[in-house]
Amino acid sequence: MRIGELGDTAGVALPTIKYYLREGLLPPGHRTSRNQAQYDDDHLRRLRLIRALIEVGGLPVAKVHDVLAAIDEPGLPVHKMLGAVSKGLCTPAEATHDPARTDARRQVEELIERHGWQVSDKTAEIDIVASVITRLAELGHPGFVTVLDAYFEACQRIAEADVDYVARLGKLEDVLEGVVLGTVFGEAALAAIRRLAHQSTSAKRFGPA
Amino acid sequence: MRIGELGDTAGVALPTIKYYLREGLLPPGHRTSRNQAQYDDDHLRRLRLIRALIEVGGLPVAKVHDVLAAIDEPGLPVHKMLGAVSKGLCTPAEATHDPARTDARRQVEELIERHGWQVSDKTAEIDIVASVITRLAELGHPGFVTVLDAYFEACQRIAEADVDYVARLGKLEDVLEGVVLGTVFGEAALAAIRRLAHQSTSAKRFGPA
DNA sequence: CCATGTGGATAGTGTAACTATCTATTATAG
DNA sequence: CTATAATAGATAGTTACACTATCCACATGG
Repeated sequence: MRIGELGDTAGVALPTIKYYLREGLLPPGHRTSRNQAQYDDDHLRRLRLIRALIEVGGLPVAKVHDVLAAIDEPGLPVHKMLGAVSKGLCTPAEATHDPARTDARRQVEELIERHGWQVSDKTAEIDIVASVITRLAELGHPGFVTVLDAYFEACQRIAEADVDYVARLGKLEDVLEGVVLGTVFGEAALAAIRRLAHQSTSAKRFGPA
Repeated sequence: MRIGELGDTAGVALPTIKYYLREGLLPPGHRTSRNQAQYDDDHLRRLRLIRALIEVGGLPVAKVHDVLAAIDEPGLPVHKMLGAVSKGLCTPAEATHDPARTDARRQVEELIERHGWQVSDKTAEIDIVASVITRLAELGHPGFVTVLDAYFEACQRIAEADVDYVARLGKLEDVLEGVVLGTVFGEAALAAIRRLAHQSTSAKRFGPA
């Protein structure tokens, strides 16, 4: 198909597609002449993925680029790819050396150990959780850490379901895409479901007034 | 304290504070003369809250405004406030009437019912989950819904821990702030912990190579 | 008293994500 | 075979957002 049809099918404005091509999010079409190119179903699929990451996942274009690059890296083992995707999705917590943060980091590491998780100790996510703890302490909520135990427990189940799902996909390239989609869409879904659970739990606890 | 000290203490540039005052995120100080005002610990606390919502929660200023307005609403019962905060935090899914979406909505409602949750059926979060399902189906992942069961299960525990935490705070205004912080910071922490769990689970499952 | 700090108004900056326009082609419907 | 529409690529413009800077008249405090 030609670029116009691609845009119509995916519901994306033509100049936007050109923009994605310029930014390298979308691979160029197969040229048939100086000003003509053909786009196939892979382009359509990729374009839908891009839009989904931006609209549902709220990712900036630059991060979409990183994530797609990780998917496209040939011969990357799945767990490396997972790391690359995570890194692409992560907004690293601001680096700081204040003692409160160091302490918070240790608390997170202890939670990881207590749950028997195998996690590289230079994972950026540890710092994210640590910065959440620190910020909450600054705001007068030092007790929030106790809640995190439940989060770890819950995430254990969630991660197993997630990994089960992508493992079942079988074909490597589907698995790679599955990891990205599972990470990003799963996060969006999880946040929404958690809020539904809040609504329900507080409704039940504080009476049907 | 004066505005300069407020900025220094909170680590926020003075023009930024003026900007937040203009936008109504921060209430004005207590005027002592035409061009002087005093700021107290409440202002400092509020300013830290604003920065936290923006930096950790990634909220746009406009949403911070909505959320703060919900906190400040006097005499609002907690569950109403929770709804207002959720609405403030929510990026509503694009409205659409395609049949796939209607079907996805029904799937979500079935999940809600199966878990016995009490949720208003016009909650925006239902549409968010539905749009995630639809998007994933479009991208060739119609099976992802099966994973959501685990998400619901997990969120049940999480929400109980969350509600326990804020209920323990006791004082109303602390509870209100706790709801905001728990929602926003909890979401950030949860996403990070989930990714840690992914790392661990896939490391264990796919061998210590 | 006078350098420094302030409130309020207005204007400017930088980035991100498009969106529009232009030119030289090429495809294609009539 | 021609007139219309579509296309690739380059460049420039737009919009929204979150600050950031400058100005002024006035106030504070060493």
